[in-house]
Amino acid sequence: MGVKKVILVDGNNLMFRSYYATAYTGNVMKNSKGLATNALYGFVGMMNKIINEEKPEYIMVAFDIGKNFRKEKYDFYKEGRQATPDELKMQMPIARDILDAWGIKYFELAPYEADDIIGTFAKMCEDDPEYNGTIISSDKDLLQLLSNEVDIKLLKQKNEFIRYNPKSFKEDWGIEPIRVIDYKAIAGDSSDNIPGVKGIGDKGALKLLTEYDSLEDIYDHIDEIKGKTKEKLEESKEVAFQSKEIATIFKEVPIEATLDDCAYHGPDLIKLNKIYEDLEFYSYIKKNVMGSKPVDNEIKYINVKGVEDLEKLEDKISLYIECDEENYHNGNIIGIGISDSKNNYFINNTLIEEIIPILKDKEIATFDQKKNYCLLRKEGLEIIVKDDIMISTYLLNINLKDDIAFLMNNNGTEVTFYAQSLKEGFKKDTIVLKSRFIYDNNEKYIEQLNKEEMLKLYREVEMPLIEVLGSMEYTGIKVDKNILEEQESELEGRIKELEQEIYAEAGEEFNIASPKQLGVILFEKLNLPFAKKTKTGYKTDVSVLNKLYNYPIANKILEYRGLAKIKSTYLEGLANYIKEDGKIHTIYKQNLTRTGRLSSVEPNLQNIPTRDEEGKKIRKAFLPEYDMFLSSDYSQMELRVMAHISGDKNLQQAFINNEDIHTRVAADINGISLEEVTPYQRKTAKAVIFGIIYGISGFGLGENLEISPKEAKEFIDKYYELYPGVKKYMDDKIKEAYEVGYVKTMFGRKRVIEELQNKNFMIRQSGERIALNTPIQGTSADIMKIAMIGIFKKMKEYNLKSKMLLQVHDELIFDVVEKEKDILEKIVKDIMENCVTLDVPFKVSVDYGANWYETK
DNA sequence: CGTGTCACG
DNA sequence: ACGTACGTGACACGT
Repeated sequence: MGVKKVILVDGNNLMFRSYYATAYTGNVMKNSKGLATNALYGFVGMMNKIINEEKPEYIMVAFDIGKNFRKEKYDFYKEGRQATPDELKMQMPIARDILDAWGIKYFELAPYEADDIIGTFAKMCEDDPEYNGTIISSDKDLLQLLSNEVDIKLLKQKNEFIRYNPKSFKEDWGIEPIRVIDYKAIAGDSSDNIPGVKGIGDKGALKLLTEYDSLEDIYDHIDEIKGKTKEKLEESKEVAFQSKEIATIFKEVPIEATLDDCAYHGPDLIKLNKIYEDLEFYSYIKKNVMGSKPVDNEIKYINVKGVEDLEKLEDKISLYIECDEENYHNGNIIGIGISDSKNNYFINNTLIEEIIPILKDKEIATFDQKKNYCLLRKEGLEIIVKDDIMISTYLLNINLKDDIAFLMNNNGTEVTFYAQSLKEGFKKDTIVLKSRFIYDNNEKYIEQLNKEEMLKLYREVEMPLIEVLGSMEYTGIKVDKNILEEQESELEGRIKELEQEIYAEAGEEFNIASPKQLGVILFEKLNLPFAKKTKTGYKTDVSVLNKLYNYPIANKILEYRGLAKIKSTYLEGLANYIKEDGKIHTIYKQNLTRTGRLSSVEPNLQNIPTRDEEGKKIRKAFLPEYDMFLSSDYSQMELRVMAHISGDKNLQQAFINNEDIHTRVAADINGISLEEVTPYQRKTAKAVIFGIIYGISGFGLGENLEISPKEAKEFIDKYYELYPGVKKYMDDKIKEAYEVGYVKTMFGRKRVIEELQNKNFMIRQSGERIALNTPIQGTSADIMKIAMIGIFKKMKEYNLKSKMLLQVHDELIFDVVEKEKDILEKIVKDIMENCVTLDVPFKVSVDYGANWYETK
């Protein structure tokens, strides 16, 4: 045959799609000149994909432009649709430039839409036996163009798509492709404001079209149709035919081009990369120029051979240490970049011992001092730094990464990303460039902190915390591999047993860990009730399985899941992180969360099981190096913080009276005495309280408590009535957040909430919850950090050998030397309870154990 | 590499 | 009609 394939791309559709795919979050990607680039980024990605997957010899792209003949004729068409945002409009001409550089033909012609241009080319394919076409779009309207010569790749969410030809379309939809027009005429289309027949939707339209041929056919046989459907059809007859006219793609656009003109010969790479550079699409540049990578800016530096080369080094310097592993606990120093106002220096790892001591009295700015601390301590060295721009930029809401390359590239200094250096080798230039950047920008960040009133938080909390966390990480926690293995072999028997029992119930073997396979077994093969769909299949999570408690298979799956989780994530997972010293060294990310909490990775030691007995046993493998563990935790920390911040006197009084807060609230809500509160009432009250902290809705609480949303709402209202200060706080906080665009913690930590500016109601609502929760969660995090710094300092003063090991948000774990037990407990409890004074007291409970399981 | 699930505060 | 509580990280699956 030798048929030539033409790719017909709906350019408008791709641009809109990429724009809205990210714009709804309110955080549109921009280059350093402030130009929005998100639509283009997605568009280029998609075009790359098309070129790679379809390997087209012929390709064209269609756009909308100027007046629109449908709109001219029918006012209602696309009425009420939001005007194209300027941010998107500005990207449109650049898409054309990119296609030019790519050597891809594009077409646009008023008053036609991209659909009509595609339709015209599709018709050319039908008329010319030499060509076949493939349409690429997510617009279902285009399905009407399917023919023996033209198929379509209908884009779905993310990277998914469905390829339809007339046959597969008919199998799926039950109608001929051309009937998409009649379908639209009846069902309408809310996004284009095509009215259709009022009262008949998707399902109804398809049903009618399986019985009748077309819209015309339906009205010809209108007397055969019964009841409401007939009435609705009769009422909307005129609109239905207008809708049909609008939905029909026009295939005779007077385009003066042939299919042959769409031949694709590949891009002008120099031109294309120039555009990508302007847009700062570095990842695409790499993909297009074979074998080359972003060139780091040229930089001059002195390659230090000995101390004498550093004679002229000024007192104020910046310093960057490069490590040869992503996880610095496993890595070693490659080299150090140092800059002062005039010069840059590179110091090889062989010279570190000689050079580090002479930096003692320098005023140093760096990036990721915690990493430096750990890397240097391994060599028996240390540096004292004044500033860490990883931390300052975190507080300023401009950086959540621990690779400085993100910050640099976002600020117009092109530099290789760490992950890439890891693959391709580290270059001295790159390392020095980083120290240069730190020197050149540190002061600016400090000024900004000052302006935003976060300098105190930075100087007195975040900076001092670095050493505390570094020390905790470096010390590590001992974990007994044998205990983990023993527990694993105990579990294995039961897991195998459950596996077999589940297979027996299911009547076949399948992968229980695959939600997809499991969903099919439960809801198709066994036909169990309560099936709920996700995007890709059935939901099979706890809440669904719990509803199926009458079916043994569901209970077995629940047990299996629990055990499998313990085995893979914890027993096996943790064992992989035990180093030669018999310890696990986690990394606390200090610049990740938007609330000010820490996060723990590789491994995460902040989510070791504790709620279920079976999982909690894992904690038996965590052992002290000295004599015992001490755990100390704040009781109801966030709630106390809320009581303080909101100023609600009733809530505060309950804490001042040292009452069990959940029981108190349960008693008040139900109008009974403390003694009369049942466990269930207390549990409900607890859920309501948590819900309030999170900014809950009646629906959410209802789901959580498995009661009706209405009942849940009554609980919430009752709570607000009892604690009017809380209600007022929430209303005021939301109002304020809308006004200024951010919220702050008691200690000045600021979180900008872009969500509040979003046009999407759901996202704005989420922004409101963030505004309520962040000051509470964040203030608690601040207080914990302050306590940790205080305790660490006191322990140093007292020269204690005992060590602070872990932080789990409101809890600290210490490795305790027997004879230091009393003094340490006193220090810990005192500082945690008193480092910050609020209108309510803090209560800290402490406990001891020979392993982590035994504490608490 | 995204999705679903589940571990923690 | 929609979708539904804040903040995290890791694992297995499947494309």
